[in-house]
Amino acid sequence: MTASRDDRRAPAVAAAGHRAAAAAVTGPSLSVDGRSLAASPDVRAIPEATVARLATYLRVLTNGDETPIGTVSSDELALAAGVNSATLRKDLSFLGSNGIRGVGYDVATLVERLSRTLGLTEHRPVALIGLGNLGQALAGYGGFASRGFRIAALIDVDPNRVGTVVRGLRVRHLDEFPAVVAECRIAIAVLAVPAAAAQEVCDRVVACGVSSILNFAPAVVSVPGHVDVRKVDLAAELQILSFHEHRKNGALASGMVRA
Amino acid sequence: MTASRDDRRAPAVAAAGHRAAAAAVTGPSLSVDGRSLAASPDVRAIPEATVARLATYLRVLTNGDETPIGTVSSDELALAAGVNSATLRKDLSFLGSNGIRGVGYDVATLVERLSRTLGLTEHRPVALIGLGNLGQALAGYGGFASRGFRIAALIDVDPNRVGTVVRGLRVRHLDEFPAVVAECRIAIAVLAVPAAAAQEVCDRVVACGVSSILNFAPAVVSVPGHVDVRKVDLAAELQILSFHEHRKNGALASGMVRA
DNA sequence: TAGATTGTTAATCGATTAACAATC
DNA sequence: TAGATTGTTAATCGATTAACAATC
Repeated sequence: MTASRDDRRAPAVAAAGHRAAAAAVTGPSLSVDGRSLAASPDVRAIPEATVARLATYLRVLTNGDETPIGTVSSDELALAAGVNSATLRKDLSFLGSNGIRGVGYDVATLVERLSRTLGLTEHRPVALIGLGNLGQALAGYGGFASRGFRIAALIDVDPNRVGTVVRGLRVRHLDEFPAVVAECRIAIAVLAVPAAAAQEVCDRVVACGVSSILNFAPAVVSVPGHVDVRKVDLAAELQILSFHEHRKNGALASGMVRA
Repeated sequence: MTASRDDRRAPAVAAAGHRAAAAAVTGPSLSVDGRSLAASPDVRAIPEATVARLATYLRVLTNGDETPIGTVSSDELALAAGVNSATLRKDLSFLGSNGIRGVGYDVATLVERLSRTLGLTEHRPVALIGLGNLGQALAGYGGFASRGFRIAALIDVDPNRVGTVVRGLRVRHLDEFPAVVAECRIAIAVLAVPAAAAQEVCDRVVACGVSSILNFAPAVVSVPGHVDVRKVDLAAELQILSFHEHRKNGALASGMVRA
């Protein structure tokens, strides 16, 4: 029961990197690429829980077949997003907010504002690393392109996979990753590799300059402080549901059915 | 911008169902299946954040090739799990805890305790609904079996898929789901269907008695209060990373490189 | 104006963690 | 005993939400 430790690294606890980074960034409002400040709201002070919901609001506003015109009230949008309407209004207020009292929010403006805040004004190139079972599915997942991402590179180390073409992209070896990052301007990588390989692959990916990682491997990975890691642990999700099933059944068995 | 509403249903906000249910369950400690109370700790008061971490602790303790014998200190396990050691000790104390001061936790006892708390003492049968791109991958995902779950049924509605055999299981039609739930004793379903179908499929699944759902469809689903829904939104995960990338680059551009 | 809805305040709640007494 | 480590307390922090003044 030991784990290698390295002073340059911090365990990738959810959002730990964000907090540290957020605390380090201070000063006046930003001007990015010369864009007007009105359209580029100050992005520093947004809570982590709010950021996650912004993605939901954007999805709800753009998913529907309904034309994205007209206005929406906080009650309507909150209901559709499954959150409290006060939470929604507070979330949007972090964007500098542009609702109109008595009327609601202009949908087109809101979509633009949300997209810009989430950094989705152009499609972000993403590298997918590991083309096993799950990786192959992610390579073909249609839900990325419509929401701001382009899978720009496929990477593996298995000689049986490297060189094959998956979904129109040639699978390249991890050894080529430094070149791939430069070519495709990769900043985000999706890790779908075996748990045992996760830390090593992660190290190599970070060494190439990638600073955001979505990790599907059921393993804790350590990364330097400037790197963000988000983790999706599918079995853990089921275990959490299992816990609640267990609790429901336990309460049932002792109090309501038997005994 | 409207959403259908139903008095029997509540929006499936994360853990909303849990809180309501937890408040409803009161009374003395439980006795389940006649097992001793010492081995079946009171499971009611465990915070949601703790439950999620219990799954991580269990994975860290059982994943390694290291023999699961001996003891582990809170510092060691916390480091391996990427959490603060005080958090870990507090989490374990909710299980009635059995650490030994000056020594640590007996690994075998802890694994047993965690498994039992999460309801994983026997493999839970899970139904996988939707065998598109992602569903096929989940059907073959090796990470479920080793962590307490068995994919016991595959369901779809596409005539081209129904009747085919995937990973040794015959794909059955959603119309057969009531029978499948009874046969396989399904309590947990994984939804990997298109967003547009999510609510309807969810309704039918809940009507068959399933009370826990892991939803991969990028859609908010409404369920009755006794049903737990957890959501995995892959594109949203990337959007959250994108937000932080955007912020990092913005700060870099204005303060450190240009200007 | 009257009705509607935002943006914000303040109270509450839940989660995190440093510190340390208890105790092996 | 001395050293080590747990279990718990209490302070802090972040997130949620009811309520309502502001204002369209």
